[in-house]
Amino acid sequence: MLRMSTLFLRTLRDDPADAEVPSHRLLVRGGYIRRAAPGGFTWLPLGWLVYRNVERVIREEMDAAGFQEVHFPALLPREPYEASGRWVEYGPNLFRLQDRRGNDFLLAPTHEEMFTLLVKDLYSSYKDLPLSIYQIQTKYRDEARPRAGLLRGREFVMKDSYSFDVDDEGLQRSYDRHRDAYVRTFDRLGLPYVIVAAVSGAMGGSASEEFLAPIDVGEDTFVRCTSCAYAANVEAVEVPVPADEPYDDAPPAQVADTPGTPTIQTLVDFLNTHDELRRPDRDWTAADTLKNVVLTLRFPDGSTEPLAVGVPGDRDVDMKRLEAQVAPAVPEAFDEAAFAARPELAKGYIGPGALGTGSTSGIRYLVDPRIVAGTRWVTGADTVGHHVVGLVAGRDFTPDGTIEAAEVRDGDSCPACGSPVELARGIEIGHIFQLGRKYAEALGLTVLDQHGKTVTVTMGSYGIGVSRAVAAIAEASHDELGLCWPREIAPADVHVVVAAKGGGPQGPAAERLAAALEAAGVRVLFDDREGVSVGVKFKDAELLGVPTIAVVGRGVTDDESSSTIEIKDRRSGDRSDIALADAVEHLRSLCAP
RNA sequence: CGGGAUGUGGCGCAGCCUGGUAGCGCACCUGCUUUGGGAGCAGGGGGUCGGGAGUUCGAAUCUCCCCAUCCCGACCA
Repeated sequence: MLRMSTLFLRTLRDDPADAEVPSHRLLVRGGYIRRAAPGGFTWLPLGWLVYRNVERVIREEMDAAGFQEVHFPALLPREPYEASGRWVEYGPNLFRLQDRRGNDFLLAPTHEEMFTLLVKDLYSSYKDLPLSIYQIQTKYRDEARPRAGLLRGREFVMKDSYSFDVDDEGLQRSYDRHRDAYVRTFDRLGLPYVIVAAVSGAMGGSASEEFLAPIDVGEDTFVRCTSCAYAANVEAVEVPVPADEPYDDAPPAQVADTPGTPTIQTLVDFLNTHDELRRPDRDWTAADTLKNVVLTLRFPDGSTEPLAVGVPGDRDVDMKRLEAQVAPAVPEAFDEAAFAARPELAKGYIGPGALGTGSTSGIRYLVDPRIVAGTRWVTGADTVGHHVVGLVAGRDFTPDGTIEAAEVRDGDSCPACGSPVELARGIEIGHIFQLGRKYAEALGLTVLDQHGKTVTVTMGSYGIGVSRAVAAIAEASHDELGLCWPREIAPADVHVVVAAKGGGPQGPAAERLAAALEAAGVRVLFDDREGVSVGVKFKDAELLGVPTIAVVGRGVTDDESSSTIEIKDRRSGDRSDIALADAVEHLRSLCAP
């Protein structure tokens, strides 16, 4: 039994100044966590109870699916990550350190390499597969900007699983089993989620889906179709490619004097206010223009390469989408010095003429997939103050390829069915993907198949953010008064509050009730504090968020048989009085329906 | 990485502009009163003001550097 009189807990009346998002605010105010380091938190008794409940649910579901738990060190030597290429690829987000002899170590951000090597160490036959193993482990990432409390820390706990199969069909089966296990896990955790198509990011790999809790403070943007089941992280959205357009009758492109039009808006205004440039049928819009963005790609080894991206002028380049496309390289702005070094690029007037591997600049030029052959554009003429009108893709210029980097907007067409999509934000709580043979190849994980032939194992990788899930649940389950934990992960089932002055019958009655509940298997948080006003107790109960609150107060008299207590459902706020004599059975049934 | 804001007892803040040796609310301790919605009165303990250097007779306050936290941004051709 948790007694408030002795519990290591201090609730705060005021919000901590550095906490923005509700989960961070309420977890600190409620005495669940304390900040201990930038991006690192201490779990206090109540928080640790919640954390362990989340961990328990995850572990139970992993075990039920037949996956086996192992545990690696978090401190690892450089060599395996060197072999996989990630010592370099992971870049500055990797915590690196040295031992006293100067050997390089790292604090693991994920454990693909170690799992791969462990299986290589022990297994060598197809008969040993399939295999899925997992761990629940503290991970370290030197985030540039830790934020939002538990949602993005530099030290966090992740459950990561890996599957090992001889062939693609096996991998698909392992992937599906994990997907099912994740559905059950998040259902039990009481977390709302959307499963979206995703890109696999720095880990490499192919088929990939994310579990996103649809909450506005989340860092991921995803789209979902308003009529079909399509849902995808914006990074993974593929725009529907229109059919080529005929252009035999298209007039030749013409260079026009467009002084003072370095931006799309100034260009469109100029075109619509000069008679010789006006369209006969309608006004020009930003969508008629082709915007060319030049940037620098910085590769993990430090080398750089310029890249030009062409998008319809009414859309911005979405850096998140671009980053996902060019990973592990990182896009950077093309700064003044870079422009100065390339006089062939007229800032504000860059057109396809100066771009492409075959052009004077030699800069690789990738365009939005909507820019198909036959589409006509107004775009830069590569001279300050000049644009080209009627430039036809496929006739006047041919890009080096396409890239998914244009922003996605509410109302864009669904790639699956064509209906409008809507944008929403979410917290990534799980990510499953088919790694394939990247790590097995790099680290030499092979087995002999039934013909005695050596085959490279194919892998899947599956993660759940355990500490983040605690915050995500807090985000999904709170109100203006405080937290409202789902019962499965709450620190207790019933919060018994004594609401009476000392010396009355309420104290002893509450003591007996709490003990009886405990004996019946109900987890009790007992507010037995004396000298604390009921107002404080009620506020604390609401802040702490135990699902059921039992108030032992004025309904209790010296005649226990006619005494009543008040039961309040934290989430709905519904209250009801029940006979004290029936309380244990009533509350027990609430907890184990 | 860039920009902005902030950094003063456990928490939230004032003081800084106009230098003179630190204050308020909450929390904490003692006593009395109070007890169905963050109680009242009285008395108390706790900080040298993120760190360093400098200016000055004197620095929380002015100057410089560093660190940290939070927010915003990272390209618009």
